[in-house]
Amino acid sequence: MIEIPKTYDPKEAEQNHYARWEERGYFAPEINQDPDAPVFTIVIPPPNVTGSLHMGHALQHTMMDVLTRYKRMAGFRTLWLPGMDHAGISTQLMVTRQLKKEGLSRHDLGRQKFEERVWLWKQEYGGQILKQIRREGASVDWSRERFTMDENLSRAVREAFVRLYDDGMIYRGNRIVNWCPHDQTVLSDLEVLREAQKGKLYYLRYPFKNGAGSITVATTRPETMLGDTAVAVNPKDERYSEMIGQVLMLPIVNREIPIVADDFVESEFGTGAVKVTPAHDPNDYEMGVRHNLEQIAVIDQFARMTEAAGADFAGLDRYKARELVIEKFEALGLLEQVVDYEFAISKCERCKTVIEPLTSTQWFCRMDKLRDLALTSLREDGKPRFVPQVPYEKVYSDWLENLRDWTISRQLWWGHQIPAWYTSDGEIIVARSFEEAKQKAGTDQLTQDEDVLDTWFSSALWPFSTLGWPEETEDLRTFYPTSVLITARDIIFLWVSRMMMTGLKFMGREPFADVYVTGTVLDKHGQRMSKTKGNGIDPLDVFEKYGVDATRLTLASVGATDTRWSERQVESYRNFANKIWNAARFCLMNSDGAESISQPFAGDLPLHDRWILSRLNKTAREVNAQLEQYEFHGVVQTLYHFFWDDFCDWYIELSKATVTAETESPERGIARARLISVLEQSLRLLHPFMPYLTEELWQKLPVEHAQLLHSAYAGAEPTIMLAAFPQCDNALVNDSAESEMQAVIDLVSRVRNIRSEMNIKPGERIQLMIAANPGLQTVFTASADQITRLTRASHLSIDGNAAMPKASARAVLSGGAEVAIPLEGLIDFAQERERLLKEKDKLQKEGAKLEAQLGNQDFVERAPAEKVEDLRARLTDIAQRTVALDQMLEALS
RNA sequence: GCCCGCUUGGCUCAGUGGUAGAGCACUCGCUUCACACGCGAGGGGUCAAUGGUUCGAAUCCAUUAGCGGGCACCA
Repeated sequence: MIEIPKTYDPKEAEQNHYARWEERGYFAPEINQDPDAPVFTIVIPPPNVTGSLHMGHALQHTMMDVLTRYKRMAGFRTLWLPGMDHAGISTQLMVTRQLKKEGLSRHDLGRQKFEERVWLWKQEYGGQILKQIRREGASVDWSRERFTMDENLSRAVREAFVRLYDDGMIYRGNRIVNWCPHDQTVLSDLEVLREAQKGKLYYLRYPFKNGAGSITVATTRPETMLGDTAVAVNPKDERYSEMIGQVLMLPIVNREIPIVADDFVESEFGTGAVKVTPAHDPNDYEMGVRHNLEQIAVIDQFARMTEAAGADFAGLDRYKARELVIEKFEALGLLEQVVDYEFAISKCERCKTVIEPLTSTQWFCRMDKLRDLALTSLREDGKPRFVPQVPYEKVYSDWLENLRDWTISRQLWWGHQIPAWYTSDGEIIVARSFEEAKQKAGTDQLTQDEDVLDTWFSSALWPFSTLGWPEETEDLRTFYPTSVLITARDIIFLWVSRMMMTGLKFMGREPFADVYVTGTVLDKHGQRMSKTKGNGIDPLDVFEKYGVDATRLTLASVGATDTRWSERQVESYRNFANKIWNAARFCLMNSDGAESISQPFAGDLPLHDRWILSRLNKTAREVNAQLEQYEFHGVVQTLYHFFWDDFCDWYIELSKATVTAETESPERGIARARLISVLEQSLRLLHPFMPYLTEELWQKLPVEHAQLLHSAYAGAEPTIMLAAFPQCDNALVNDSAESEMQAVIDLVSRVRNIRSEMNIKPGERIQLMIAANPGLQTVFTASADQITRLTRASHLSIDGNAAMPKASARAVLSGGAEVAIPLEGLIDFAQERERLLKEKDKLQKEGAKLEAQLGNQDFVERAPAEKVEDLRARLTDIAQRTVALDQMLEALS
């Protein structure tokens, strides 16, 4: 007899296993000895080196680990590759802040020293999240851990850059870009947030040069007028058609600017005339290009006015300049009106500073051809397959269709420095290394571009750079393309689409077959969790309070829909873990004699054994199917109900008498072995979700552990991680056993119901009389001992006729059986009549519904015959039960 | 502005054409030799509204309302 504590303590199991799993190499694909094993690969979405674990990570990691553990147990050569992203801006900010405390700026250190400093920071403070990933139980292969700034990955970045440049897909150019005045770098469109902002719309008058009146423009940013080089109107706007081509005198600066016609202008908005500032507005920039307008930069990289803005403005902050411009317009009598106005403003995703659109020379990636690769792959090969398909496939393809060039340079020091050099006469040399650049240029008088690449440029290569690309490594051949990408929806554009494009471009194949987009864990009010709101729940706290396994079940059942966080939910899964623990406790307490039974289910089996085997195998079938379809929520439900309802509530109870028999016997040993075998298989099914608990218990079971391993892991030190994932054995699926068992369950439930309704004390033994048709008689007779035990009967009779005593509580079962519990002296006839009438009423309502449906000619003719038959059978059953109830009622009167 | 999703018992959520489900909460009864993080028995929903398709709709279609999200160059 094996004794374990009454309550499951997750902490002990959590401490016991992870280090051992890792040390023994169970996470690495090399553990698989089968050369023909199918391959399953996931690359982790690399968390930022500055990051720490939040609920979103825990959610994704749980799902990735579930799939990885499942596939590993199913015999796949499995790789889940971990790593981190160098997170250019965040990390640089972090280190800059640290330097500031020492009274230093990065410029004090210089670029090289600064970079060294960042690496030191990474060593000391970075990668907290890696420890936390271990805590989650994630079975990632640490031997293949990668970092986007690793030399190999940096080489991949340079290679990709050079190839794209050579193909004309990367270029350097002067264009309008999003500039963050705080972070002092350019940003891509995706790193900019659009926020609604309450502000004002200013109506400004621009007089004609010839003094004949003025034209009024409306703007939210009056300070940019200092850089205006035109006013635009819609060519079809009759109000202005005669003014096109005329010249205005720009107030304050006294510059002559033309009125141009452009389709971009919406006649209905404002006055229908737009001031054009090509240097500071993306649309104006486009118009400027169309009309060959001068770009006058009046705002600098610190969001201050430049010399070009004029002596009164130079050096002023952009908002101060706005006030001054308005003052001057007012003084000139040119401010027509100011109205309240709500509009969208761009902010830096990271520091929330208002973005300043500036023209600047940057590196860009042309997206047209890459986009076509991705769209063709989706349309012709259906890759990637989005789960759920709606809405993500459309979101993804719509975005691709409207894709604009990607600004890839950043004015940072932390990141992959752009592999471009300039000769003294300004020629651009793009090369994989300085050596190669010198060769190409024929001189060593070269200066490398100061800028680094967008962090997402290296992330875009992640599925193959981590496997060794551009080298044709064994890993790359084996593990690319990966099987599935699990991610949150907010990086479908930033990351997923870009991986698709680079994967197709460089590898000629999609980087992943499927993309599973998880739901979001919201706070209890339905709000997104965020640091600024302070409404986040720390997964580590939840692990601490309820255990990792319970948390994982909670997160897995979130699936693909947004779900409000509910601690109650975790609590219920904690209870489930405890239930498993105690079921195992019972099995272990009654395990003597079981270990010698090698084939517990050989030979003829009693009903409850045939039943549980059928249930177990159907569950295995269901679980496998649901995992293949990423139906995480469904799998959790399937496992929960199989284990709790079928195994605990019924199988253990049905086995109890035999299993707990005081004297040793072959029957007892076999029953014990059967119980343990079902438990053991259940633990294997549960393992991907609850790795710690299942390993802890599995190791304790008196079974031949080594024989339970999947053949691909033969010879490994036994662990449930490498045990074969149960598959459905169709020979053990047994529908008649299930329906027979169901009859027993219904019988027991009805008797318990009567006991409860008639207020029969739990300890009180009853007499139980059953009248049934021959088929059910056989079933009940075979299970008589169990029925007696579960209904707490002292005496049980089963026969074919219904000579029941009048003073009894009675019930009619479906399928042709009646029960009676004689209650001489205890029964209140009126009350019993009431009870039976209620029952009859229920049956009649159901019967009426069926009759109505069957009375509908259209239904009978058009519905499938099977369905019609089914309804008829149910109606017949109801009719028979009604007759039986009538007889009982008659007997009572 | 455009696109999309959600609306199911008190709460959090499953279910996607054929008899409305779970967990928690609630009511009643239980120290029944695995488990009170438990056991047994119950109550509770016209599946947002309206219209349509269908023999049959919570499920498909349309419209409306409320909530949420994404995209967007009306200055």
